Amino acid sequence: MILSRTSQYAIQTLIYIATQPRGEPVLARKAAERLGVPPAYLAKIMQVLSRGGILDSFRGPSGGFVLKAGAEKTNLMEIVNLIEGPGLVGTCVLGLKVCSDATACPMHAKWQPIKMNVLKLLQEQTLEKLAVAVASGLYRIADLPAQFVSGESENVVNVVTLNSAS
Amino acid sequence: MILSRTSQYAIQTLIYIATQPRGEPVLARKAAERLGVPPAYLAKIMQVLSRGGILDSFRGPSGGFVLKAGAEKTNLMEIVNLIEGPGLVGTCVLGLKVCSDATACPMHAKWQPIKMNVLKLLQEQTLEKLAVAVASGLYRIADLPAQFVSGESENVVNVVTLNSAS
DNA sequence: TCTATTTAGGATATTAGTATCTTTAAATCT
DNA sequence: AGATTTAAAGATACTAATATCCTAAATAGA
Repeated sequence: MILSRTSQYAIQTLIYIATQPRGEPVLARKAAERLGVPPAYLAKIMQVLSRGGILDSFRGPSGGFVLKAGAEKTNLMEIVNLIEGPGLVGTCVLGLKVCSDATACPMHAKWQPIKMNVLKLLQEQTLEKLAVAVASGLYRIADLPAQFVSGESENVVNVVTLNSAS
Repeated sequence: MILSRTSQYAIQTLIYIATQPRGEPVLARKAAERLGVPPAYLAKIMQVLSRGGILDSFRGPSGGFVLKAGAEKTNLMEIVNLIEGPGLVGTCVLGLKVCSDATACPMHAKWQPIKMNVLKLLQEQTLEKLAVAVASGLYRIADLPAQFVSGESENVVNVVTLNSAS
């Protein structure tokens, strides 16, 4: 609920792509299958990520999506801003149109530090870091682990690529 | 965005009612006017708060809504749970259906403490505390301060009631 | 050049959240 | 009893988020 479903899909997908070998475009269809999210919807989201400069896309056979050069350094805040616009950190907890240090809602003072922590966390988590965590096998980005997604048994995560990227 | 608009309206309204003298029922219409929120919608929300045991309601002339006995101790988490159901603290940031210490998304470990802080804050903020803060004049629960809402000049906040409640 | 594959883009459908309206029931006052 | 005031309840409308579908454009390979 803090992140929209669309943001969640976007983040999951980008982490997934970041765990895949560079130079081998990822198909929207494959990503959707791996993550268990609606394929047509994910395709739309990936379009946005391309237009937003995080992904590169290629059409036709052997096409698909790859991380744009340098995009491993993208942090989660940037992704959320691209998908949802600002607002996560910009708006008042209680919904006031104006709520600043000068004139505030009664939650303002205590909410501020929490908001800052959220911001900091989202900013320090990059695709690179998260992809390494997932590739280690200790964490997952989908409810089903890779082995149980049909047709994924061959596709083993390329940890080498990840390590060389950090 | 962390709280739904409905939750925000509910909280604003409850704080407003908590700043009003006990025993003088607050009209849905008046609360909506004071807070600048849609009257018909707010009426529905107040119905939920009544059914949820936070407000008492009375029909007919001199009717309206009052805080149920003891409801000044209600905290924001209880209100949000009533309006939105759990989920705020119950769900994974990245949207995984299962994400626990045992099997987690890559954000889990770092998100956990922030979630706890949010939970703690919402739990320690009671209507009573927030009403006192608002009654002090240092904080507001609506974009327009009370003096500028038409027909509100007579209705002065009853700070005595608040103090005796704490 | 033809066909197959894949993303791009636009149109449409579905669902949940937000909001309004109308009717009914309860209470008060005359 | 009748009129007025207020919340309760149900129906309906609007909007944004989520999701699907279809056609077009690009690319690769035969």
